[in-house]
Amino acid sequence: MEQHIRLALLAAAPELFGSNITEDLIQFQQTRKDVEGDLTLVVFPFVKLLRCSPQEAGNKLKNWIEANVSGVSHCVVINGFLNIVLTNAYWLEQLSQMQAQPNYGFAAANSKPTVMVEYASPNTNKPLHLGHLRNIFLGAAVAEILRAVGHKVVRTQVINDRGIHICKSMLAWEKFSPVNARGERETPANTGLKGDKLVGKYYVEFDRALQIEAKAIMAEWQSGNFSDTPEAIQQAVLNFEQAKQDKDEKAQAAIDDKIKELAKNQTSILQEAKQMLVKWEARDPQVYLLWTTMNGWVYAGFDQTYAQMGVSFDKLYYESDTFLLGKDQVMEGLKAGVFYQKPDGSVWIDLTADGLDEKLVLRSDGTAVYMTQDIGTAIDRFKDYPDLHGMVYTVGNEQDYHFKVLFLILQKLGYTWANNCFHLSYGMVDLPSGKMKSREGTVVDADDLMAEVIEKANAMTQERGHLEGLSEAERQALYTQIGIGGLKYYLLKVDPKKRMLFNPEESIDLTGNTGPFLQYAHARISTLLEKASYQAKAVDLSTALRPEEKEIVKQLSYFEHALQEAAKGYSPALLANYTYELVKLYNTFYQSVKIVIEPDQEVRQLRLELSAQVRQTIAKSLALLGIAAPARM
RNA sequence: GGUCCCGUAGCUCAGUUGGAUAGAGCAACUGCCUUCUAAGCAGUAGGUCUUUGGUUCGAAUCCAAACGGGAUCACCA
Repeated sequence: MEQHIRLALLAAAPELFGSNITEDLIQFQQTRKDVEGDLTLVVFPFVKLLRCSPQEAGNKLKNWIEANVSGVSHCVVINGFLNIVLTNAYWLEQLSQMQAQPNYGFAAANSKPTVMVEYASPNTNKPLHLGHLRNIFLGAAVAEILRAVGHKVVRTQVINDRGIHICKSMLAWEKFSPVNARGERETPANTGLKGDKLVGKYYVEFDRALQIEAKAIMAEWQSGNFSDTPEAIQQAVLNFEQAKQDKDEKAQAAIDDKIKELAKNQTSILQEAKQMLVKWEARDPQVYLLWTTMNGWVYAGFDQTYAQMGVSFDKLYYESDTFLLGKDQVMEGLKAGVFYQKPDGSVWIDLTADGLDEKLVLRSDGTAVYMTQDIGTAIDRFKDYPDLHGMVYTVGNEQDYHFKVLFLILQKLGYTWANNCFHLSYGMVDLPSGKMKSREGTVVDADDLMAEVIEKANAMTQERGHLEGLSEAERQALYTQIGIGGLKYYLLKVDPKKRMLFNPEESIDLTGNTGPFLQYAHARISTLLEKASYQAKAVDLSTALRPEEKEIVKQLSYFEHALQEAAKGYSPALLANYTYELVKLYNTFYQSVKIVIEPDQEVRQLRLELSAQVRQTIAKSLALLGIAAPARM
């Protein structure tokens, strides 16, 4: 409709304003709730052109639009705003279009280019936590939203399965895992522990052993005993100690950290871990077997967690396969003059002209850094998917700078698709007690949290739900849908780029702006339609339409716009907020009028059609957000 | 210190091409189940949109500075 009026105004500009006008003068917005109107045209831009008061200009536009635009009932001019009231027939026509197209609001599948969406990307030495939940729910929802607007989507994750941190848990397991009567060390099978939890336990175990050993070394240094310490380190420690005098507390703390670092490096256990990494890189059979075994445990654990979360992937990338990639690209870029080499052999890129710093892309010993690998992986993905058009990286905002640099490098290497790469940057999830710190044990474990919200949903549903006739299995499934749905909504309703606070009590709330609120509306409409023995019927365009009914049609008709905005902004929150508004509107309607028990058959049918459309729209939105829409609860 | 992000009600958050009297939820208080699911609805109360200046018909929104919070600036990933 906006477009319709816009074009009409553009065409009629000479007649109306005495000259042609530019499109940006025509500004539409949603009409305020408390005034009459369905669509508002801002009059101010035309005031200068017409050289008259806003009121006169408004009246001129009002008269012209009322006389010349079909679908317009009448207009009201208030304070420089032209509020356009559309005809009931127009709105009923909208409703009938929704009825006719079950996919109303969605674009044709694969009508847009292929996009790869990366999310999750965990380490294999630790279980998933709350931060991963935001990452994964966000990435998965964005993937669905992009698909809904027509993109072909490849969902992927990079599994960080190599490096010194992985060797730490392997080593700790070898050293500290108790041996049972049958001579076996701990496994998920003989302990009943989830694989990722078991491996995570030994990662923590490693750190504990490291701390103890480092403390002992520092104590020796403190007492002046450097017998086992290389000369250079001894000197460094003494220098640092010297520098500590007459400095502020912050500097002292920094120096203490440095000494601690040196001590850790001196520990035998870290040395062993490093040796293990060297062996791994040399494909030592024993180390490799241990690595594949323990990673296998972790993957089994992750699969369980992903299943509970209701997310999946189309393609997996393993860092152990990709970490060598990128070196060739760097060498080629070096030849092309994009990079330069320092005398020690390290390769750099100078981005100072772009307002950034110099950045290392290859170590002096020729090994790859994170950036090298990301360059290689990106290029590789475009080889894997020849029709790939762009990528979305769902990664926390602490890596904003990294991705800025990565995309710039890819651009400079001549890859035009670098312009279609987007870092979906999201803010940290804070706890009421402050930041999550794995060191301090304040991390909220993903499995524990999901179990907790399901338990809560269980208790609340027993208390107030409508479960008659459901089997025990169906009930359990429902608790999961409600608990996980609530958690997803809680994490998705906030603008992704904003840092957010995770309040454990609010996250399992069922009232207000929550997942269960939307699910409840869906369930209530479902049973309502069932009770009414609802049969879809095309609406008659001459049916009477009351204001409260029109409001619902209007909000339903915004679905496509909300979806488009969510896709454009990579923000499921926009879709979540739209749906919340729709449900609130419908709930008000539901409480104020009769539907099933409405005696007038024509009115009853219209209200049932509206209810059916609202239900369908809720279901679509929830599906895009990855949230289940139960038929009863 | 450089760069980037953020600052809206007691709390958590909406408010997107600048637009009308800045909106929700939670918490508090008042009503509404003998009519379709009250996980709901109606209402009361709660604001110096961090501050100052600028741009203009008009600023929570754009610009600048200050203040406050966070991230980042590794031959870590």
